[in-house]
This record gives sequence, C-alpha cells and structure tokens, in this order.
Amino acid sequence: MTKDVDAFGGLSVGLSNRLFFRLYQCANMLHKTGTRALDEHGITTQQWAVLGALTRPAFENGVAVGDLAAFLLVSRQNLAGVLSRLEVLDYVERAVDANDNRSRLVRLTAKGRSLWDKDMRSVIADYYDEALTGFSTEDKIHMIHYLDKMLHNFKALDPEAQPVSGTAAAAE
Amino acid sequence: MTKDVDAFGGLSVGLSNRLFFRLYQCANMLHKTGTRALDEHGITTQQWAVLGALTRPAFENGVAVGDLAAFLLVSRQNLAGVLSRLEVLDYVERAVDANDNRSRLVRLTAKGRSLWDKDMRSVIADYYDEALTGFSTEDKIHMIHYLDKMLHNFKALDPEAQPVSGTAAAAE
DNA sequence: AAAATAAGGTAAATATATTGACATAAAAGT
DNA sequence: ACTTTTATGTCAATATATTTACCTTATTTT
Repeated sequence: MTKDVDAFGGLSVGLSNRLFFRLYQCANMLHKTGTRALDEHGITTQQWAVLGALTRPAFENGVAVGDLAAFLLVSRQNLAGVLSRLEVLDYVERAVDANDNRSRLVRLTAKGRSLWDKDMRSVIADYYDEALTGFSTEDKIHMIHYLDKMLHNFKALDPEAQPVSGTAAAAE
Repeated sequence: MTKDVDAFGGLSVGLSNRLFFRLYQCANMLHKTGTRALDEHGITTQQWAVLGALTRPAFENGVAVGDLAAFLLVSRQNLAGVLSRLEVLDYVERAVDANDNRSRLVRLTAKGRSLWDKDMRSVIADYYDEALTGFSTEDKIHMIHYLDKMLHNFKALDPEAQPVSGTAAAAE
C-alpha cells in the first residue's frame, strides 16, 4: 500500500502531482462555492472577477477589452460572452475610446457599481472569511507568494502571455 | 481585531481578495497551459484528472462514478460527459459491479494505461518541472498544506460535500 | 411483496472556456 | 495613398461545468 508516490515513480513527481491535484480541486470548489455564494444575485465567479476588476482604481475610467482579457487571463472571445451578459443586465457598458476609435472601454454602470457596493461586497467579505478560516495574515501572504510564483511560471509557459511590458493591464 | 471598516480598502479583505484573484488566475492558467501541454494527445485537464485518478492504486480495480465525482469534486453529470468521451476513445471502460448491479465501475483500459504510461507521464513530469520552477520541496509542502486547508474550508461551505465519513473516495 | 432508497443514465438550460477563422474599422507605417 | 497592423466583433466547433429534473433499475427497508 503504497502511496501515490509509487504511481509516479518518484517523491518529487508525487509531490508535484499532489500539489496540482489540490490546485485542480480548489479551482473546482472556487467556482462551485463562489457561484453559490452569489447565487441570490445571479452572479458567477467569472462575472465576479470581471466586476471586481472594473472596480479597481486603474480601471475606474474604463479598460479595453483586450487588456481586461489579459488581466483576467482568459481569452478575448470568452470575455466577450461574459461582457455581453453583464451588458444585458446593465452592470457594465462599453464606450468608444476618445483616443482610439477602434477601442471600446469597458466600465461599470451605476447599477453595476451599486450591485458591487451594496450587494456583493459584504457577501464576498463573508465568503472570504469562511474560505480562509484558520489563515493568519502571514499564511495569506505566503500563499499569495506561492500563487504569484506559479503564475509567473504559467505565463512563461503560455506563448500568448509574453508581452509583460509595462502595460497597466499586465502590471498586476 | 482588524479593521475591515472600509470594505476593500481594508488590509485584511484586500489580502484575501488578492489571494482569491491569484487563485482564479492560476486556475485559468492551469487549464490553459495544461490542456496545451497535452494537446498532441488531445487530452484536456479534466480528462487528465480523470485518467490520473484511475491510475491510483485505490482505483486500480475500478471506481463507482459517484465516488469518482466526489473525489474530483465535480458533478456527476459533468463527469458523465467526460467519461463518455474517454470511453469513445477507448481510454476508460465501465463494468457492472459484481457486488451491486446498479453500480458501474469505471476503470482504465489497456489503451488508457498505455496512454498514461507511455505518452502522458513524461509530458506531465516536464510540465510540473516548468510550472514549479523555483519551488523547493519545502515550498511544495507548504503550498499543499495551504491548498489542503482551503479545500477543507471549501468543503465545509459545500452542502453536498458534507459526508466526509470514511468512504474511500472522500478520504483523499 | 410493496415502498422507499440509491446509483446511474439522460435530457435540458445556462454559462464558461478554448481555438480558429473571418469581417470591420481605425490607426500606424511606408 | 497604400499597406499593414491593431482592436474588436462575431461565428463556429468543441469541451467543461453547473443545476434541475425525470427515468430505469436494483438494493434495501418495511
């Protein structure tokens, strides 16, 4: 009775496998529990991520679709679908960029801002408290550090995500 | 007592928000880069997770669909779709449980085992090496610990995943 | 034996998520 | 002016992923 170590032939691979499987499970649960937490408002985790990004000071005055996709690390076509649904619900709007008529700047509507501030923020704060039960501030910082490190490696693995030059979107 | 008076300006909520956004980004990149790494074999990260689970010693002789869904933390209906595609490709098969004719035991076929051993394992090992560049053994252990902790909280949040009693599937 | 329970299959609706491909329009370079 | 690049939109195909719901079958309980 071997442990999973044997199935992979080495301790190192076994550890990595365990880590990635946990990440996979956490990703599944993030979407499952996150969407359920915001179920009363009909918001999914992806919509949550979009709305949350749009509340960032850097995106306060609108962000280009491509930049937002790069920031969220999703494809442009996928983001377009999410944005369309949020637009129908009048939570976000697209305005033509005065500086570049090709570009449409996505931003929160008043209704979207209200949804975030009045309805979502407290729910999200409670969700964070529950999902991070037992995490000290140091734990969180360490976890963020590891996720950052992994993210950096992922980006190196991704041919699309290469231009990490100083654009506001790629910065963080 | 931390000061989360101003919701997202607060240090505590800000940290949690940052952590979850990183997790969200990592989840996106895991599926994007993972599927791309196995692209030559036409395997997605979900199929990877299923095949990987079936190579576990505990599942060597087959596992019930419901148990596998609980193990992977996905819905039964979702898993059914993934299994159907893998079945068409002759990587997995379903056999009636001798002990319970209702239950079908999912297991790897010889072709599936060969795919895993001859084609996928080395690719996955390389992928792990790249995605975990700069991670020491201690780093991995710490990361796993944090993911485990978060997973535990997620399960507490999930009404379906409550029966954490001694079933083999829920055990790990 | 009849009823309740459990496992699985299946269907449907919705929302992600990817890639590739094509169209449009505007900006930039030659 | 012409060409190329850029930004977006859109369509299509495929694969996840969720929930609700119903059906079948088999086991278990009454």
